Amino acid sequence: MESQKKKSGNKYDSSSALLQGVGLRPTKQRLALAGWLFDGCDKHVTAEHAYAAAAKRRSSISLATIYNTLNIFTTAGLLRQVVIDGGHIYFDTNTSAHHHLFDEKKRLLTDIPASAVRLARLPKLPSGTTLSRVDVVLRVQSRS
Amino acid sequence: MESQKKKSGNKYDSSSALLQGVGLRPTKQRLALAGWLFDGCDKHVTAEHAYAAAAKRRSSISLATIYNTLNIFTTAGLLRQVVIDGGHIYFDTNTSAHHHLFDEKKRLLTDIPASAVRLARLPKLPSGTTLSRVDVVLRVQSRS
DNA sequence: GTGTTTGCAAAGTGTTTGCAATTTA
DNA sequence: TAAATTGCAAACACTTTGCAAACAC
Repeated sequence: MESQKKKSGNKYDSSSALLQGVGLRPTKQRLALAGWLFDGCDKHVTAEHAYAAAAKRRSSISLATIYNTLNIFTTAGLLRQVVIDGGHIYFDTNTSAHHHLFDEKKRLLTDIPASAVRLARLPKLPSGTTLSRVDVVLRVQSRS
Repeated sequence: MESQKKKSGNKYDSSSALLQGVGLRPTKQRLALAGWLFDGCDKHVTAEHAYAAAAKRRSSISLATIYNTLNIFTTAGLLRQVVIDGGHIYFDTNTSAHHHLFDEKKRLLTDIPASAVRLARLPKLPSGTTLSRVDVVLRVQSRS
């Protein structure tokens, strides 16, 4: 069994291309994380989630590297940070404009497409400022 | 019916009444904090802000008590927590429905009246959940 | 080879907690 | 007096950082 097929479009190749596309070296740890994060399903992950996922996939990555990598991916524009509560930083694999729904009981964060919310009126901004973005968070309580 | 018997209505008295109204003992530390927090101007404070403000007003309160008290006030409904970034918990003296504007450069949080934002459409919620609230945060960048 | 990345442990930040002393009702 | 509150320091959870070894180009 000599080699990985060089079939184009497999996850390994596309992660590698993704990383190189933003100027990051495709190291083993980054490829493992990217392969999991960018598998086509939008995710909201904390460092602990990513750490656990890496461990489960038998590619153990130190927690420090997880943090570093998530931050590097964010700076590179591959992830976006979502602040929901004080305790954790969530990283969202969906970097396009959209909103969030947060289940306060289950602590579960899900996406809301931008089109599902219409902001019909916004206040004028203080002078000297430009709008960076508008975050809408629907907080829900799930009945137990 | 009882009417306002004392016209004095000074800050100390009203803070005391405020605390007793929600079943909290009006201790020196709580009165000092409440007198500053509920002076009529809406505020967004962190524990450090409150600590510094207390020190400046010569009523030194330990940081642990500041944290405890802010949390107790929040539970009592006198304050509301606002999550803006991972690093700090902001407590808002305005507990009625409204939104926020956050200057990412100055790290300054200000209120937006609920009426200044119109949410013309919201998605339907997952079944088994009820809307607890909708938070809208306008993030702005101030030019330097 | 040379510069980058990793991983460990240590440090840092913001918040909470255990508990004796103090204060309130 | 009994119960609640305070303040210190220690504990805490999460995140970042310093640096030697490992790795990518």
